[in-house]
Amino acid sequence: MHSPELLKGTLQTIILKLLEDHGKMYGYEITQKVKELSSSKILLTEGSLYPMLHKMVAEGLLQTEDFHIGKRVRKYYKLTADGSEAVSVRIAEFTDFIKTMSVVLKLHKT
Amino acid sequence: MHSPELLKGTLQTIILKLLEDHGKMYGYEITQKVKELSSSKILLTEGSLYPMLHKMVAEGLLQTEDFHIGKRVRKYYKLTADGSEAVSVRIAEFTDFIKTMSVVLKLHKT
DNA sequence: CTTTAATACATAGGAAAACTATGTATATTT
DNA sequence: AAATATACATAGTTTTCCTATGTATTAAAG
Repeated sequence: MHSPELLKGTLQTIILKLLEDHGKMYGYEITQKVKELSSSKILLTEGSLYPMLHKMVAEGLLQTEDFHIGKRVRKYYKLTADGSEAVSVRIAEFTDFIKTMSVVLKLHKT
Repeated sequence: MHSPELLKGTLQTIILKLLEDHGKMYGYEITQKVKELSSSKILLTEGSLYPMLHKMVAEGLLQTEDFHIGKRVRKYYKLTADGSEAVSVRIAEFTDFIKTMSVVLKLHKT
């Protein structure tokens, strides 16, 4: 990962967006999808992801469903109604933040 | 401020860029400039800014110069050679991060 | 003229987010 | 059979930024 500090505050947004696009996903699947989409620039560690998923369940943004695959339990996460609402809000916040930073840092449009 | 978490990891970049553009600035001036440039969306508190400035001095990115304005000491900050080099690196990191996030969040270009 | 607001620096203490390290266990590939 | 990939989880730490507080000067408002 380039600079991990920048990821702060965006992990929830990433998770919400992925679940909106894919319906339901399990933890390991999320780490792989993020790695794939980011060309290995964002490498979510399990130590970051699982605590965040648990937190988002506690906050009512996500709900879980357990599937038994052979002897292993796979825990799928999907958006709640609150989670669905949160997606667009978080993305709007992020794009707004980028706009503000572009002005402050005087970035020319790519 | 919209969502303070997003600011994490960008404060150093903001400070470096402002000092590159303005030569030298003092703490209070930085808070006001950031407020102005961001249309009051980024409100740096002194509790965030001063510890970060001190840290950046300790890291060798900034150096200080004291000016006596009446009875008050005003502490100006400016870039060191290392600080000057860091500016473009940090900005490149940030734009790269935006690109990555745009793919992950499937943002269309504004 | 005096009180309030703005200017200006600083630190202590705490919360949040993400990391490293570790642990457990199953499934697949070599 | 061993090594790697899959899959979940938590404890402890670091970093970053915040709130709250403190001190003090200068300018504006009443």
